[in-house]
Parts: sequence; C-alpha cells; structure tokens
Amino acid sequence: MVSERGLQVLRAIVQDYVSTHEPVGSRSIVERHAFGVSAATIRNDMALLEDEELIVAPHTSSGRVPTDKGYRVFVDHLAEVRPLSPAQRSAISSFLGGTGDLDDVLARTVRVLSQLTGQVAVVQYPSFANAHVTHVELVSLAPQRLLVILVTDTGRVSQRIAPLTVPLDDEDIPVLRDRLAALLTGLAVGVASERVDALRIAADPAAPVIDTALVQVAHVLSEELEEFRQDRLVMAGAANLARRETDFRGSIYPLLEAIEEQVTLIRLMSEMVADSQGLAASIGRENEPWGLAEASIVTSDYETSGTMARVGVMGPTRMDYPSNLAAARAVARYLSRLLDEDETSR
Amino acid sequence: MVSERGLQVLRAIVQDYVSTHEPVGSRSIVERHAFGVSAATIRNDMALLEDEELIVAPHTSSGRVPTDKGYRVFVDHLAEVRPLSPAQRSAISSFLGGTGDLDDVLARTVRVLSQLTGQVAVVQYPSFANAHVTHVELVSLAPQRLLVILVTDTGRVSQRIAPLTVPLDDEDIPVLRDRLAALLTGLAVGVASERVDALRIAADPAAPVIDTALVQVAHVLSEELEEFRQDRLVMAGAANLARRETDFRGSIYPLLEAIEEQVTLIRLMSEMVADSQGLAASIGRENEPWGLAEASIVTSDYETSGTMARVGVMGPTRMDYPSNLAAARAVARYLSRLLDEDETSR
DNA sequence: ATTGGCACTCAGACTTCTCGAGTGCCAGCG
DNA sequence: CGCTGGCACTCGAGAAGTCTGAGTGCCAAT
Repeated sequence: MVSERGLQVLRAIVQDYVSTHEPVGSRSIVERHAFGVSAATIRNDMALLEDEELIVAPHTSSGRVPTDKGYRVFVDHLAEVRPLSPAQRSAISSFLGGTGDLDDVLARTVRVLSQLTGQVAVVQYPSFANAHVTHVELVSLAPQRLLVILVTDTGRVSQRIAPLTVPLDDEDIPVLRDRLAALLTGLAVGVASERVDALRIAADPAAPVIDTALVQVAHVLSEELEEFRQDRLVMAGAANLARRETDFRGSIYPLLEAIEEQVTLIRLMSEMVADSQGLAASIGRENEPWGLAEASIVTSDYETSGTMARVGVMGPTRMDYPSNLAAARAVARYLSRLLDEDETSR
Repeated sequence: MVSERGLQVLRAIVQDYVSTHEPVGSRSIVERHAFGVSAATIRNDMALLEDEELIVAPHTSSGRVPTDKGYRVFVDHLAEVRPLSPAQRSAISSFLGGTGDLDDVLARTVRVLSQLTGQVAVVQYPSFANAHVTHVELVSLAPQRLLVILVTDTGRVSQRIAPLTVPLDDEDIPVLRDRLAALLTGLAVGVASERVDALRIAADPAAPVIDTALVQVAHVLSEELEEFRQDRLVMAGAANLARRETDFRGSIYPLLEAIEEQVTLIRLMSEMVADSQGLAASIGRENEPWGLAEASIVTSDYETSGTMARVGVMGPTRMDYPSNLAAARAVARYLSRLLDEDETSR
C-alpha cells in the first residue's frame, strides 16, 4: 500500500515532470521539495508507486514518469485547483466584457480560454433541446422560395430557405405564418419537432395550395428543429498543438482530425463525468475509444437558463492539470454569470 | 542560358522530387526519363540550371532540389494541367450534387477539394459587396429587443439582435419595417451602408420613439452590412498538415495559425494574380510577407452571379502542382455551374 | 523506518569509420 | 560543338564503438 508520503512523492513527480518534461529521479525530488528524508527513502516510496502502476521508468535506470493512472490519482486526490492570478482574471473580464449574441460570446470565451492555457480550447453550446419556440416568421423571397425563421427563448435564431413546388401569393404568407405560429409558439423544440412531423404525415395530397406549402415548410422546419437538438461546439487554438508537438509521442494528426470532425469531441465531452464542483478530466488512455489516447481533456460546467454545458481544454497527457482546471473553472463561472445577466435583461 | 532540354530536365527534377521526396541525381533522371543522352550531359544541364538558381544541391554531393524559382518556372511554363480521372469527376459531382443554401454548398465544396488533393482546401465566399438588398424584416422578440433580418439577392440571409433603449409596441414594427424597406430595398449593400450611416448622423435627439428606434436599428444594420462587405472563407483538411508534417522543414505552427486567423489567408488569396484560365499559384518565399514561406497555395477562380471568387489548396512547397491545379479547376468549374443553375431557378 | 554506501545499468552523446551516391572536370569522339 | 565515359573527389548518412553519469536496487548499519 502506498503511504501518505508516497502520495506526496507522486504529486512531486507529476509536478516536476510536467514542468521539466524529463523523467524525475529521487535525487532531484529531495532537492526541489522539502521532504526531510533522504533520496534512498524516496526511492523506496517510488518502488511502491511503481508496484501500483502509478509511475513507470522509461528505462531501467532513469527517473520515473507518471502513468495515466498516476495522473488520474493526482487529479482526483492531489491537485489543488488554485484561483487564477488577478492578471488572468482581468484578462477574462476584459475579453468577455461587452455584449453580443450567444455566438459572439462563446467565440470570445473559447479564444480567451485558449489564450490563458496555451492549449486547444473547446466550448459546448448550451443544449437547445428544451428551448421554447417564441417566433416563427416567413419571408417571401420569390413566389416559390420562402425564408423560414425560427426564434427560441434562448436567443438563438436560425433561418433556412424552403423551396416550394407551388407558387404562393402575398396574402397566403400571413395565413401560413399564423397557422405555424399557433401550432408551435411556446412549445419546447422537442415537442415542436413532433408536431411538425405529424403535420407532414397528415398531409392531404389533394389539399389546396396553402396546405401543400405548409407541408413543405414543415419539412424545412423539421430539419431546422433537428439542428436545435444537436450539440455544437466551438474551438480555438488548434495551432497550439503544433507548438507542443514534442509533447505528443505520436503524430498530432488524430487530434487535428478530432477537432475537424467535432462529433468525436462532442461525444467525448458529453460522456465525461463531473465532480461536485463541475470539474471533469479525461486522461490519456481513457480517451482511447475516440482515438485520442495521447491527449487529455479537462472541462468545467457552466450553466445558463437552467441547462448545463461545458468549457474545456484539450492538450497533451502531461499537461498542467491544476492550471488548466483553474482556467476552465474561472472561465465557466464568468460565462455563467455573463449569460445570466443577459438572460435577465432580456 | 538554359536550353530546351534543360527545361525538360527541370521538369523531370520537379516531378521526381515531388514524388520521391529525395534529391534527384543525374543518374536517376536518365533511368526514369527517356532523354536519350547520358548522365554526364544531364549533369551539364543541371549545372546551368543551378547557375540560374532554378535548382540547388543541399550538399556538395547530392542530387538537386528545385528552388522556389524553379517551381515557379515549372508552374508557369512546364506544368500540364491534365483533366481529372473519371473517378475523381464523379466524386465531385456526387459530393456536390443535391441542393442546399450557399453555406451548405461551399462547405461540401471545401471538403471534396480537401479529399481530392489531400491538402488543406480553402474556398472564398463570393463577395457580397455588390449584392442587392431584397428584404428587410423586423421581428419583435421583446418590447426592447428587435430581431433584424437582412436578405440579399445572392441568397445570403443574416440576422442580428438590436437592443433598444425605448419600448416599441406592435403597431410600430410594421411602420419601422416599411420605412427601412423603402429606404434600402433594391440597393447594393455598399450604397445601403451609406444610407444607413447617413440616417444615424441625421438623428434627431428629440424625435419620437419610433425615430429613436430607427436610429438604433440603423446602427445594427450598419454592422450587418459591414459584414457583407468583408470577405469570408471556409476551410477543411487542416489535419492533413500533420500527416505531411515532414514535408515542412520547420514547424507547421505558422500554417495552423494562418488557418485560424483567416484574415491572413483572405488577403493572400485576394492578392494572387490569376492567369487567363483563372488559375494562380503562390509559391514558397512568395508567401513570406504572410509568414508562410514554406507553403504554396494554388487557386482557381469560380464565378457566380457575375462576381469572382476563388477555391484553392494550401500545402507544402513541394506539392504536386499539376494535380492540385487540376483539382481546383475542376471543382471551381463545377461550382460555377452549380451556383448558376441555382441562380436561374431562383 | 531510515540512511549512506556501493555495484550495476543503460540511454544519450560523442567519436570514428566506412560506404556510396553524386558531383565536377577533362580528354576523346562523332 | 555537343556528347560521352572515365576518374578523382566530396561529404552526408549510417554503423559501430566508447564514454559518462544520472539513476537504480539492495544491503548492512543506525
């Protein structure tokens, strides 16, 4: 079993390895940390840590390096997430201050987080799955092209062009709009989606022009609503991967690919399990199913209009977990506050 | 002066170097190409090419490698842009087939081009600078929040939320909309922008509520119109850079950064000069001002509703220019056709 | 339980050596 | 005059050998 001091040794190894990028020997530990015991004692502890597979020696006679399991223990039990420096806090508020729509705010958020950590930053959009439809608007672009606009109470607006097979004249538009508005306004997007689909199935092929158009608009609305239910994310700082290239044993190709694919990251991030503070980490091999066995991701939850979403950073397994967790947490808190203010002023 | 055969030797060197990634010697040239002369003769030609700085020897006694100038001559005088294979053509049409709005089509375009070339693909949005406003629409989200929607004849729709300092009731909205529509409909966005700005300046501080709102909406419209005038682009395949990492002497960091920044690439692409076929290339050092001295970019123009824009790929200087040019050209042509069909069906 | 001492290990850095692809040059040839 | 075969020369890449010291495990002593 690993002693209390053994865990402190693990902590020292993780800290030193992350900052120096070199295997950590017993000697350097007693030099850099005030353990009050000799190197030989540390060596005994290290042997135990190695038995527990928390650290490993790259070659027979070199210092030790934390394993993924070692990082996990470090993150769960040893890492103290210290608050950010005042300079960093002010960087957050000066970058994020000022208003804008959701896209705007999240774009700035992700940039500030990437700046702060020097890693790839990721921000999940809050789920719109239980947003409520507040407006449906139709604009006639041409007799057979209709612009369909959908607005929800989360402030998200989306629009899409519906091609029609029947010409619609200007008096029809308000009628159509009113029917749709009556049908959908106030509904959660999930429910709205069902209603819309029901509409399409119940279509009467021999119906008048306006009903035909209704079905076609419903088709477009259905796609649009579907998009609301899908999770989205924004990223920034991919270039940082190239700077830290040497931190990855293999190629950074899978990482860049995951960034481009998005869907992998969306899954990964939503499956992570947060602790009581809303923090979560997924370390190295734990990401293997997603082809990201050499990367770690840390996230912090934020909240807006009752739903949770996450901000996080992705980087090499040997990242500075406490700092990155602290940065993610600070940004997430700021973001929660910002969005709530916005909410109330709406 | 370089003889005709000398140029053929240059071509051979470029081709071989691109395919093998190793310096090309006189011996391997006579083996792989039917010049009908001996290696010694080739060596003489190579000495001349070196005098002209078209090729260079990495070390005293190794094969030759093309210089940027060498690639330039190759692209300008020696490269034959062969048509794509039927398989590639069908890949383009099957990917790009099917309709969707402009965003959709360009997103698919950039993906197919990246797939085809294995490089980073870039597609410029057509300039909306001389698009014409066809609709201005207002939707009241709350008494003091107005959704402003702008539609142009190029099919682009954009929306933005205007916060108001004065409450607006439901009868005011149509009035406001009509005033804006009368003012802007039919105008090119450049002109519309001027009108809107004039409106803001001419604001009467003591004006009735609706005029105050008008000014505030004008402010938002101005921002929105400004966005129309800015060039935009979409990219795909950034991960390919990591695969081809060894093709770049230095780090791929500046490239990834340029991809993220966008603005650098926007400038670079719009300053390139196309030949009579609409093809252009910017090679290695020619990109130095943008920090991309190790990359090359090839583009092909496409046309939609009378304006030009570009599709292209970015990759290492030692890329396969003929193939990439061919792919860009094919995609550009297909895109022109697709958008024009769309146009006429509108 | 902790410690100093000691023999042992081994990756990385350094040097040396060899090999051969490729060159430049030259004299001879058609 | 252009082309060619021959030849001496260059020099990077890779193999092989050597050295060094950081770091280890183990043990007897405290």
